[in-house]
Amino acid sequence: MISEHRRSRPTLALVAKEAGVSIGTASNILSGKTELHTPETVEMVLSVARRLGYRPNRIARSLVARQTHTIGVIMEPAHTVFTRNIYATGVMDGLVDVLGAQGYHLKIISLMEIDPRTLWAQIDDGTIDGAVLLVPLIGSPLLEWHQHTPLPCVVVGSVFPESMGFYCVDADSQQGIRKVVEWLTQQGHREIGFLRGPEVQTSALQREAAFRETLQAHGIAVREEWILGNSYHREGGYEAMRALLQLPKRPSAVVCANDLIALGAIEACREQGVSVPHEISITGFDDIPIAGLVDPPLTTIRNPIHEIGYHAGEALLEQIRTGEPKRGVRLFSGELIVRASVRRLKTG
Amino acid sequence: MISEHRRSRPTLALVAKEAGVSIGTASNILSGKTELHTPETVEMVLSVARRLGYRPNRIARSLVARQTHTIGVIMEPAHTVFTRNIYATGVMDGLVDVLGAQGYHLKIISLMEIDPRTLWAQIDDGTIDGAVLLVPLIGSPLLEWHQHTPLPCVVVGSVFPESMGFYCVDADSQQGIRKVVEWLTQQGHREIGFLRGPEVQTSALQREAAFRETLQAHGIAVREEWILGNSYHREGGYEAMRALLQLPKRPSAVVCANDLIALGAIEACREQGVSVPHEISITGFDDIPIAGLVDPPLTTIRNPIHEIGYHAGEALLEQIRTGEPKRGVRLFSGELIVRASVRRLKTG
DNA sequence: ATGAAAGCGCTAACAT
DNA sequence: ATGTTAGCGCTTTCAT
Repeated sequence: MISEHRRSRPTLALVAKEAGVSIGTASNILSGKTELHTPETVEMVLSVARRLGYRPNRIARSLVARQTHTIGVIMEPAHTVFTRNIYATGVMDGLVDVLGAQGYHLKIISLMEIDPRTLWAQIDDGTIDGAVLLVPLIGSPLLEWHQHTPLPCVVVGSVFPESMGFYCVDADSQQGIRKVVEWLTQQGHREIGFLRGPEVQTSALQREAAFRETLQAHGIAVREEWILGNSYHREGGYEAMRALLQLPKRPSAVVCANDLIALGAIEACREQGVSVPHEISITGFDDIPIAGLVDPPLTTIRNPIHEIGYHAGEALLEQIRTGEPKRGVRLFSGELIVRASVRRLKTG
Repeated sequence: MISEHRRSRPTLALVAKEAGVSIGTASNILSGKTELHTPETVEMVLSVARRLGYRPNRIARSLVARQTHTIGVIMEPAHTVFTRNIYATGVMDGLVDVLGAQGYHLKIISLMEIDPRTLWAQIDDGTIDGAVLLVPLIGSPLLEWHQHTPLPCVVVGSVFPESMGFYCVDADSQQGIRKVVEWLTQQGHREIGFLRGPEVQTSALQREAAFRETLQAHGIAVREEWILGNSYHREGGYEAMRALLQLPKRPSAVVCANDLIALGAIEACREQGVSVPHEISITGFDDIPIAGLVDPPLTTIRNPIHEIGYHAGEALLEQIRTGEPKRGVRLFSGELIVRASVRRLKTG
């Protein structure tokens, strides 16, 4: 016997030998090209493979095929935490749904530190066929993607100018904020403040811009001192609201760039003895699971996050299949969820 | 020129050629074994690699090294949904933290349908060095792991008898339930019901068993009609509580197998006009983010989920490194979080 | 219908 | 110190 049976998994060569056929024949049959061979050979090879518990080595297959059937999900250091990132988990769900159905797997590439020297070697190392950039931040080295790797990619949760060459999928911040603001005006509010998200997130910038535009479109003056905050977290909302409440003149309603901010804002109000929505109305954005359960339940925008992830996955697969890069923006509109955190003002 | 410059990524051979050294030399230098060569050669190779934008192909490397630096996270079909699975996301966070720091990546293997014929080929295909079985269910084909693959693995979120050969990491259900029940008895409760989780989850079984044991240990009779339910979801808790409230004689307190059940139970009470905790006390388990925000805030057990994931990752890496399979059980105890959903009964 | 052989990009053992 | 070579397990021509 020339090669000793090692304790390792059976290889194609072993199966071929045991079945008394060549490696090429075994390969064909085991990868489904059974029509090339006689039924007897097919049956023979298949049964030997079964008996030996043969499982094809995808690594070897990938080396020659130059594709891995794996998609990378790239997260910036700040986003690493799934637990606190409902957006990320929702998108992941959508991705798993499409990609899983198509035989693709997900690889989580969570950048611990973003060192431009090793970054691209980490990402484009031959182990993924494409990537989803999960909420890349403004100024991130990830945005130099196309200069460093030809790998197909899709941006989710951030929206960049088309000139950067990405295909971006996200919730429609502008439309969402417009819906919220218009609802407030319909409820008689004309003194409206805004609690911002972090300036490194495109969505935060877009939400603020949409807020300003909508006010102006309705002939309402934007009061700069009522626009504050710079975080998507609860603590940020809390701090911003505290600052707002110090002001000599308060708005009658406050639009928050997301639900967590709104939660923090409500907390600040409670602490200061300011009743929501009696003395001040508050709105959120995202409709996270808690939104309907807090006191008062939050009026907010519900975004189709799962659908966003699903569509991003489809778009990525399309690029991988066709080899054609795709660019542009695809926005998904959300739905206004009216709850009790906004009070109807008596007009006149 | 013999081989044409293809538009593909530079390979080691190209770098070697351009640098005027052999492929072996280039390999050594680019994988850090610089001490084997003269500083000039090293510098030469490194600079060529940089100029060409060379990135090593991990697939090729993995083929020869037989290791991929990737860990599979295996989820049963039912668990696929991250959004609804706070446990899973928490564990993932812990895993990402350890594994990322050690240069390992995570591959999500979300079993769409669990077909025993293709299952092992899907999992043990050479693309992962080990696996985390995320809350495998009782009766799952995954439990035949050791008969089908030699891959190191760790079970998280379920606890199986040691005879099955797994290393299991989870929250200590028994201790947690005991703490809750003892807290209730300290508050004067002696008529206590239990809302169960699904019977396919080991944790659900263990929580129920712990409930029964603790009651008995305190000389309290277990009333079977007060033990009902079979789901970890809110709807399950709602239904079970509705059924419980129909009973002619109600307990003064109800222990729920997790927080979602408790939330559903509170909802059912509210609907039936039964005040919590005034007429009936309710406890949860897990301390999910909403737990402290609902009305009334939930008395519950907070488990160190992140730590569980972290430890599971460490244990897996250890097995991969040493090659020694590990078995046994590692339980992490939770902390009783006292909030307002339990009322102190007047004794006597 | 089947077999032989080249090679995917890399590492490691062995020569020189 | 550097070069040469034999694989890793598979797919894919190209002969036969």
